[in-house]
Amino acid sequence: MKDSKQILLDHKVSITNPRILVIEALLENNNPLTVDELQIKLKKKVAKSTLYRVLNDLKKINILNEFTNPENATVVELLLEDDSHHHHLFCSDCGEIIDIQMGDEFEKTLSKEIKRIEKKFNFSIEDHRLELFGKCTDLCENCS
Amino acid sequence: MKDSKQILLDHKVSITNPRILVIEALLENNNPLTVDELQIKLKKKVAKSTLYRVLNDLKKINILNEFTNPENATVVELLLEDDSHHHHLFCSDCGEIIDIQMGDEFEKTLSKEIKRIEKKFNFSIEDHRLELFGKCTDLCENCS
DNA sequence: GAATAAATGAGAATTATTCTCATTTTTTAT
DNA sequence: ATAAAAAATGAGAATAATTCTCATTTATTC
Repeated sequence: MKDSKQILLDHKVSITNPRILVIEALLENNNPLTVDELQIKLKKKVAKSTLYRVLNDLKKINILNEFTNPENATVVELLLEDDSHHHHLFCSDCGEIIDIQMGDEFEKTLSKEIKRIEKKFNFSIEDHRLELFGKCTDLCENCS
Repeated sequence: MKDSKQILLDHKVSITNPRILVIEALLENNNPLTVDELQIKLKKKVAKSTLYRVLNDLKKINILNEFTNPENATVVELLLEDDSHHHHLFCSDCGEIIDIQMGDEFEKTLSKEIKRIEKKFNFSIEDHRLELFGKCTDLCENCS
């Protein structure tokens, strides 16, 4: 597992316990977590105000991705240099969020379309996000 | 322009002034609006609590699409039967949100990928959303 | 048109997030 | 390693977005 202290060092921000704990909680999970879930994992170890502050700190150094799940709850995940471009799959039964990679063909076709959209709307497009919604049919912990 | 009363009738819900006003405000715009923008358009005509209630009513009859902009503010748009499948383009300068249609080739390639993802994760995928982020280079009202 | 059912408005309650400020921890410079 | 300076933390207050409550108004049914 990546070293949380090193991550902070690399980004030239001070190394504090709450930051280490938040990063470790995020590293432990392969997939994104809602702020609530993160709060529960850190129960009693990091104050709520500190958690939000640390998340904002991580955003500022560009290692945190923040988005919302279909219920509009805030979801976060660490974005480390070696993470490659990925998208998200949401289960409406258990709420699980899974990182997915789309194949090259998809990303290539998307790039072409993006160029078309840029011309059509006179936009400069810098980023994109694809979200897939469905139900996991596995017997996961949360799904009955 | 579509008739707001007819829309309510078609969905068998009672026809009230606040509902008509909200639907008309949404119909007037071609593009999605944040709840704030909607609130301003309806200033003094619909109570805040009613606005939220009406939005929930419209969601219940499946004619409202709700999502968030990159600042995590809630955005809504009417989804009428004849609206075809579309995606969204966000300007980080002026906050404008534009409905976009992707070409057939894109949607076809995406379908193939979705089938692969379904197998890989044992998911049944019901819907998807693509969001493009950038800057409009037009001299729009909001962009200097 | 009267009786019933449903929706509204105003503001209170709730929830998520940010802010404040006294204290603690970390960093810097010696 | 230590003292001084700078930065971060915790606890709870403040703010903002959304939902809830309930007395009144509006819509629907018969």
